[in-house]
Amino acid sequence: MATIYDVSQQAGVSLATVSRVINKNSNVSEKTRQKVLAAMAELGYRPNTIAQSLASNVSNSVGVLVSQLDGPYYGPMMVEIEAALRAQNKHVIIAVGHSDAAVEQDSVEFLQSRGCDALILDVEALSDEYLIELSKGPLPIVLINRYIQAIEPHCIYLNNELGGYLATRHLIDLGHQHIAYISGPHNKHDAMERLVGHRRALAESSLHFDPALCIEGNYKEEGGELGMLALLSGGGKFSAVVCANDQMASGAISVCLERGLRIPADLSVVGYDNIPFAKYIAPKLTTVNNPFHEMGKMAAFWVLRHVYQDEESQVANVFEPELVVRGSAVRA
Amino acid sequence: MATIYDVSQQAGVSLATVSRVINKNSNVSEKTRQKVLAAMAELGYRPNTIAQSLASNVSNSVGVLVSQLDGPYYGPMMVEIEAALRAQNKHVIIAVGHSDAAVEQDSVEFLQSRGCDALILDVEALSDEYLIELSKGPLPIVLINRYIQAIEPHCIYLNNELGGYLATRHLIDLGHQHIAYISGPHNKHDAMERLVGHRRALAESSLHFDPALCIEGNYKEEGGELGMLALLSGGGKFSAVVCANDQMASGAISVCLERGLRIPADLSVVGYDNIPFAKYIAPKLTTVNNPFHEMGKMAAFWVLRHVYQDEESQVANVFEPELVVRGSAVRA
DNA sequence: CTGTTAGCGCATTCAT
DNA sequence: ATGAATGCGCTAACAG
Repeated sequence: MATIYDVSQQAGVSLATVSRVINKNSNVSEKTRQKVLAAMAELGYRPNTIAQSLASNVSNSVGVLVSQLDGPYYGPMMVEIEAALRAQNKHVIIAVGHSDAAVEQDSVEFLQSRGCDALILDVEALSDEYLIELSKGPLPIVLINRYIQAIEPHCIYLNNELGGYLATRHLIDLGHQHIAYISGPHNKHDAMERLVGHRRALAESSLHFDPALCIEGNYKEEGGELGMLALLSGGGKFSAVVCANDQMASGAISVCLERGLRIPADLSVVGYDNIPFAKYIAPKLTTVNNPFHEMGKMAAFWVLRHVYQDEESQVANVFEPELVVRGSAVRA
Repeated sequence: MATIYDVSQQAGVSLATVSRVINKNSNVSEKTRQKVLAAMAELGYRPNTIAQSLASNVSNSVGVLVSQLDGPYYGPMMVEIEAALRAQNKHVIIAVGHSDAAVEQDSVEFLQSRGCDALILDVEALSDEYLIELSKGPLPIVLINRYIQAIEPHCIYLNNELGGYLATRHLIDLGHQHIAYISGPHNKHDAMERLVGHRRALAESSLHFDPALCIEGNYKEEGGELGMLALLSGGGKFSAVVCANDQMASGAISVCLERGLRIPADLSVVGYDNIPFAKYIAPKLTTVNNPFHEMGKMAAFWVLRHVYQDEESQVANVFEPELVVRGSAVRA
């Protein structure tokens, strides 16, 4: 591979001049610029980005740490992140945290050691304190899907509480009085926020919150199955259930169907997230839209703006969920 | 960030010695090794991988180019790739090709310029010739989900033909005589291979292949919907349909349900891929298992073995699909 | 506008 | 077993 030195020899100029034409910025006479360009073309020169990084202390790569890569959420998010960053010639280095504090922290350090210029984090296990501390360090970070008041400008998040409210509110508007709830894991922030919204909707209509009708799930299909099973065998009376995400809703619906319960005739179901598959579940799922791709794009924009000084990139921090009415919930 | 120099000062040894303990190989007395280790811990030292790369001419990063990041396939694949590589301290740089030849080629060069030690490619639009040529270059590549005879050892792929055969064969075994087929895009290799398998099963049982019952889809839900609509309005008679992937099967089922067709009572459906959601579709989908995660892991192993000389990593190139019988196909 | 020089943090000879 | 010296390819002052 030809180096900058080879090019300088070929063009009969100095090392620095070649570097200048590579990095556009500085002033080089058009004539020597052409000489250098010609030499580069002739030698098939390609800058060694590793060397560039070491010398300039800018790696042009941003680390993205997500809790998982499979599942319906992170794909769309990553697509937007990759596209936005790639458009500005930035590399995306990924790491998976598996919602485990130790792994998440190791991932942060792993990414750090790679000399990332910034970190986009979608982490669940890392504590607020750790993240606040990290944000004070030299490496810029932006959090997706998490709200920490102390570092609010670094957060790109969804108003989960409102989403939870909207889901339950929709059911109440349809005349349901006894509404069950299958929540996400209690140790996940978004899960708790959604639940708070559910309770607010209930309270607002003077409906009693019955702990027996609130089951903790795991955000996966199995969690929805188990939750529905528990609800069904619990003996509590309910005409509708809101699931804290669509995957659990799908699991819940599948056990209902197996047991001969008709959806929505016998039981109304509302999901959360509006994953692509939601409209291919039978019945099509009424749910709350979660704009993950938008949030991914915003995280990338945040980095572009704050780290790479791209003034073009406008950043929005909070996203509002919206109800998506389809066929899984009907009038009581 | 502490450097190797800081550590050497702290430990009272030389730069070179610290480098030696980092790279395990060389002989260092256990005593000084401990001193160095202690100093590293105390300073929270992390090697600067950029500098390591420049000095050693090994970037410890692997480029992964996939056609898409959303959808049900690439997530599980990436998870395995990331896990296997990460376990050996290799970084994963991702790029998305969007099944577009120009984008795919640009991505390859993008990854190349970042100094990746190897490339894992899941590409559909790039020509065989280009890939064969690329494989002759200095940068090792491994292909996932594609078979090119000339560079077979570089390919990690599924026996798609067999999968197509198994799906149709299952239906034939159930007594179906008129079997429709919704294929993937004709320009995708795996789509055509699956179709070949379908026709082989038909031929083997002396069943006629009716072009009117074979619709080209796009591998997405909409493709399944459109395909089924075409089939239904085509007037052709069929008691079963195999869809070239589960997403299309889900779309196809959804239009059937809307039109009052019962699955599987009125129509048997078989999918392909066994995506996680397949068992939450109602009825649970009978399908052909596609071990994407295994293939991802193998691609990573290939790189570990051939690029990083990790003899531990055993590589398998071909994977065999298996029929997964659930509830969407029954006796004719 | 262009050339000289000194590192960036580390691996790797070559000595000792 | 350990240290000193050199260079990976490039950027970034600093001169001129």
